[in-house]
Amino acid sequence: MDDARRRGNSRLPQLLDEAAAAFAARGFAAASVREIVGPIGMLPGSMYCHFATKEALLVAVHKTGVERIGAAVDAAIAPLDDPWQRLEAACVAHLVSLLDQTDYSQVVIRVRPSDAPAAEAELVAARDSYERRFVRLVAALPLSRPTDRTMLRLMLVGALNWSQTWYREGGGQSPERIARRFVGLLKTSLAAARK
Amino acid sequence: MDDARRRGNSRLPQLLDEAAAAFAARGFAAASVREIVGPIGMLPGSMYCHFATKEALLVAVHKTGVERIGAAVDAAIAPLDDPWQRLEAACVAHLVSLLDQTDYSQVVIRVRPSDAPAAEAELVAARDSYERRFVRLVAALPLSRPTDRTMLRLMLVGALNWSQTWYREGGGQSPERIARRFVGLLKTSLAAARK
DNA sequence: TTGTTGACCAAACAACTGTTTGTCGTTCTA
DNA sequence: TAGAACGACAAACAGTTGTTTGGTCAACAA
Repeated sequence: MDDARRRGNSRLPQLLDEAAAAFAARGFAAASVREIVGPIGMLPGSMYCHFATKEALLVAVHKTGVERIGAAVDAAIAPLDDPWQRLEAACVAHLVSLLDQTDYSQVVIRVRPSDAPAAEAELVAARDSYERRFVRLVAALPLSRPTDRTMLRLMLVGALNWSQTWYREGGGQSPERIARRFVGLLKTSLAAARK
Repeated sequence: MDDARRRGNSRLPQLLDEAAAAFAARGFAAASVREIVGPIGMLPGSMYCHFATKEALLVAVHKTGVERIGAAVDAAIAPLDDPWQRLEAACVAHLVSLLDQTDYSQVVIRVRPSDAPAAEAELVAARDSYERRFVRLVAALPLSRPTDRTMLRLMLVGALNWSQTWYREGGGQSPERIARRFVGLLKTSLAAARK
C-alpha cells in the first residue's frame, strides 16, 4: 500500500482508469466521485489534489480517450494508399477502439459535452479535432457522381458511434466486421435496377 | 390557478411535458425532480401521487415518446407502396420527430435504458417494438445482390439517431433533407469504377 | 539537517437527492 | 348530504452529492 507512494507520484493513473470506467459505464452525472475513488482505496477528497473539479477529471479522461483513438486510427491508415482502403481501415480502428478496447474511447462517444457545462467548449474542440481525420479521408474519396461528402461522413461516423448502443460482445458480428460492412454498404451499389 | 384544479384531474399533462423537456435536455440522472416540477409550480412530493418513482415518470414519458414517433412514421408510410419510398418516408418522419418536434421523442433516443435499472427491460422492449417497423421496411426492399439487411438497418437508423448529437437548428440542412440524403447514399451507387 | 513539496487521509461542509408522511380542500358519487 | 377519492401542499426524512479544510507522512533539495 505504500510501495505505490514510494515510486514517484503514484495513484493518478489508477484514478484515471477508474474514472474512465465509471464515466463509460454510468455517464458523467451518474458516476459519483466516491464510486470512482473507492475501488482504488482512495478517499473522495484526495481526488482534488489531482483535479480542481469533477469536470476537470472528465476533461483529462476525455483527452486521453481522444488521443488513444486518434493514434489507433492514424496507425491503421498510415501504411495504406487507396482512399477507400484508408477509410475502411480508419472505421475499423475507430470501432475496435470504441467497442473492444479501454473505457477511455467510450467516454469520448458516450459523454455529451453539455453534461459538463464548464468544460463544454474544450470537449467539443477535442472531438472535432479527432473527427477532422474523417473529413480528410472522405475528401480524398473518388466518387462517381457529385455527392455531399459532409453527409457521407456524418452518416458513416454516426452509424459507427451509435453502434455503441446496440453492440454486445459475442453477438455474432465483431467490431471489425461491422465497420467493414458499413463502409461496404456505402461503397457499392445497393438498389436493384429500380424506379 | 384553481381553474386547473376545477376541471377533472389536472396537472399530469404539464408534469409529463416538463419531465420530457428536462430528460431530453439534461438526461435522466441530471434532471432532478425539483427541476421538473418547479416550472409548473408544483412541489416535489406532489409528483408521487402520479408516479411511484422518478423512474416510473421516465417510463411514462418514454412510452408516449415511442407512441408519438411510431404514429408519425406509420402515418408517413401508409399511403406509399414503393418499398424505397416507404423507407425514405419513414426515415424522414423519424428524423423530423426527433429533431424538430417535442421532447418526448428525443427522450426515447437520448436516455439509455440502463440509466433506469428498474425499468430497463421495459424501455428496451418499447424501443424494440418501435424499431421493428424498420426491420419490416428493410425486409421489403428489392436489392440487387445478397446483402446483410440487419446491418443495413442498423447503419441507417444509427446514423439517423446520432444526428441528434450534431444537428443544430438552422444549420443549413433540414431534418427532412438529412434523412433523404442518408437514404439516398445507401440507395445508389457511390464509388467510382474502382478497385 | 532543514525545509519544501506533493500525495494523501480524516473529517467535516452545505447543498441537494429521491422519497415519505400527514393534512387539506375540492369534486364526484351513493 | 355523507363520504369516498383524488390532486396537491407543507414539511420533513435519511442519504448522497461535490467540495473544503487542516493535518500527516514520505521523498527530495539545499
